[in-house]
Amino acid sequence: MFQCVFSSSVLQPHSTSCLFKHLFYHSATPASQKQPEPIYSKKTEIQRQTVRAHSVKLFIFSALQVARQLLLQQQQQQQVSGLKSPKRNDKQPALQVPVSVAMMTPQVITPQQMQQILQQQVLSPQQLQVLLQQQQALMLQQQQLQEFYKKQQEQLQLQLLQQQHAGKQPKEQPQVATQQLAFQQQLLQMQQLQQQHLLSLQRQGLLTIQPGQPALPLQPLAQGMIPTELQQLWKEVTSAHSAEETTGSNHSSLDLTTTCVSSSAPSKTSLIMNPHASTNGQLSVHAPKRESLSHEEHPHSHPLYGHGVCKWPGCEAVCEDFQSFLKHLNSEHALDDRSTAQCRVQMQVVQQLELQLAKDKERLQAMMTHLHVKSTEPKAAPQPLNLVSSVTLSKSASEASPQSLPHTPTTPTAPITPVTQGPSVITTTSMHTVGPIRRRYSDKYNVPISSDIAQNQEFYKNAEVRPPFTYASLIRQAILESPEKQLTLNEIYNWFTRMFAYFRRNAATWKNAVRHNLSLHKCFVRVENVKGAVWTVDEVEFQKRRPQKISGNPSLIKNMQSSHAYCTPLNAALQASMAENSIPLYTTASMGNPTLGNLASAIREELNGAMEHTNSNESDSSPGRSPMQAVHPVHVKEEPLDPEEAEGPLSLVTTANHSPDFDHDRDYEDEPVNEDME
DNA sequence: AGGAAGCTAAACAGTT
DNA sequence: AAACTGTTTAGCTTCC
Repeated sequence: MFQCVFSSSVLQPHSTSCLFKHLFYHSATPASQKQPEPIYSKKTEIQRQTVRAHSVKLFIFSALQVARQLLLQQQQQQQVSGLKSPKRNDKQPALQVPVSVAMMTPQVITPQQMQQILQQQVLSPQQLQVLLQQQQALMLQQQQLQEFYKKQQEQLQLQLLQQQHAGKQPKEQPQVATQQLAFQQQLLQMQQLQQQHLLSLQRQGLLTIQPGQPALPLQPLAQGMIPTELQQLWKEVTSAHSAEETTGSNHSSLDLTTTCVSSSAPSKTSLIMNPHASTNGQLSVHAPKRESLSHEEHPHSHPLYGHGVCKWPGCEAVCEDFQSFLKHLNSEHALDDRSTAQCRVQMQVVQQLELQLAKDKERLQAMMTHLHVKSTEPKAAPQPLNLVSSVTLSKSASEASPQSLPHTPTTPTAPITPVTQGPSVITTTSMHTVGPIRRRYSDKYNVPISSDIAQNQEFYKNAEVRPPFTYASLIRQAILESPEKQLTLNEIYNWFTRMFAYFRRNAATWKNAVRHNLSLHKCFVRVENVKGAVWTVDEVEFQKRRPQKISGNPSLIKNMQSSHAYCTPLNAALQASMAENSIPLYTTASMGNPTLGNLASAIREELNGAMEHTNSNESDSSPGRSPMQAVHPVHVKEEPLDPEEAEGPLSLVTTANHSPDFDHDRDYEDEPVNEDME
């Protein structure tokens, strides 16, 4: 594809990257300058890029102008201060200049940056040559500037010394200092110019569509960018629109279809059409498909149209109705340079998110692999957390949890735990196993259900995650939370639906279960009232229920105790990781969805429970098992442990990576949420 | 292996 | 009559 046509070089690099390294070597070599002929050729249509290349040149040129001016000024200053012009040819000036200068090392385009440019930009050989030459000139001038600055500093130090020794020349120092300050500012200015120049180059790369070129090379550019930068790019692209619009809208080179197809993944093609990936920061893999389907089924719903506003990234044009939106879409977002560029940016946004996801997946996998070193479950391939979207909702999926993770008998099932198996596993192996979830937290163990619920309130409210507590425990909690410690059945219902998104579905099922539990358990006492009847809790009866013992091993217990120490850092690390990668989906602040906190809390309570039971039972066990086999501590409560609340079984199970789409085996009647909020 | 616990489903009756 | 409330039974799974 690419071929270096350097006279002294025979190279057929397999990639632009390879080519660039080769190229850069030549450009940095004086001998390369004697080669005015095209040094880079590509079998694509080049002329169409002329306009963009021209703007690149403009940027470089302006940078050059500034550099020349700076040099001129410095020379003038030099003459004033009676200094010689720096002519010394230092090979590594940066190493010898003062730190302050070294930190401002001029940002000559690095090979990596140039590589990006080459990947994004199809420059004509002449343009490329000019660019390289200009780049070299820039480097040279910056070198001279640095050296001059160094000289000035030396001069200053000399003068200072002279002053100290002789106390003379009291007026010269301020002058030199002022000059230095100005020079530093100039350096900074130049640096900014170069950054601008680089940004421009990047943007040019974004705006350039290269037909026939695989989309893969886009990744290196996107890799280093954070979503905010990509968002910024959106704005820039949008603002650059007016300038580019004059170039016309029928460029055959901008073949979006080709580009998308060349990305080789149909899903990607659909993904780039999903504006939400960038607008809300969520990576929703299924969304585009669904949206496109819904679009077909419901002609008035469009992924790019919502709330009367065009949701085309960076547009936000108000469209009163769907028809006007369609008009707007066809007129403003037709297949032209801008739209194509925006599509590409969107594609990069998605790619970036995917990259981040993959990155964190890998990290998580490594962590879990590390923590499950001794796991006996071979197929427990750790999967990333996807709590909101993949948490189980059906009993069948919930049932899959015990099979998916090797959990000890000491670990009651908790549906809210890291997913250890992908949906495919669930669908194939667990989908058809019907049965209820066993082993939930129960307040008979004094599990701090209240603290868990309180701590993860937002999570439970927003994520359709089944709370890891028994119905009895939840009912008791609901009643105890009430001011009068009594609730009507309907109020209990309301509490369930209010507190847990999970109970906003399948009302017939869980309401029946609630009634069943109220009637079945002696701990729930029905009290006749004037208006009807209310339910109260008989704590004595509640505590009577058979306690379940933990049969952990000493090492397990020991590790569990010590695990409190690493719960916090681990959780912090995870959160930091997610924040670092700017994945709002996982950050509490952005979503109000303390997913991690929830996870962590459940886990921590498992730890608490395990510790408590261990301390009281002195259970026997065999050594050699890490708590992490069953426990995934992520979070530690900030408040000190309450012995009464610290009791409780572990729940370490994972559950539930299950999407609602798998709920086809049951016909739930989804009742609307009873919004009888208090 | 058997019992306890828990969940779901369902039938049924009484009340609103 | 329908919906709601409350009780009871049955079947199932998991854990001890």
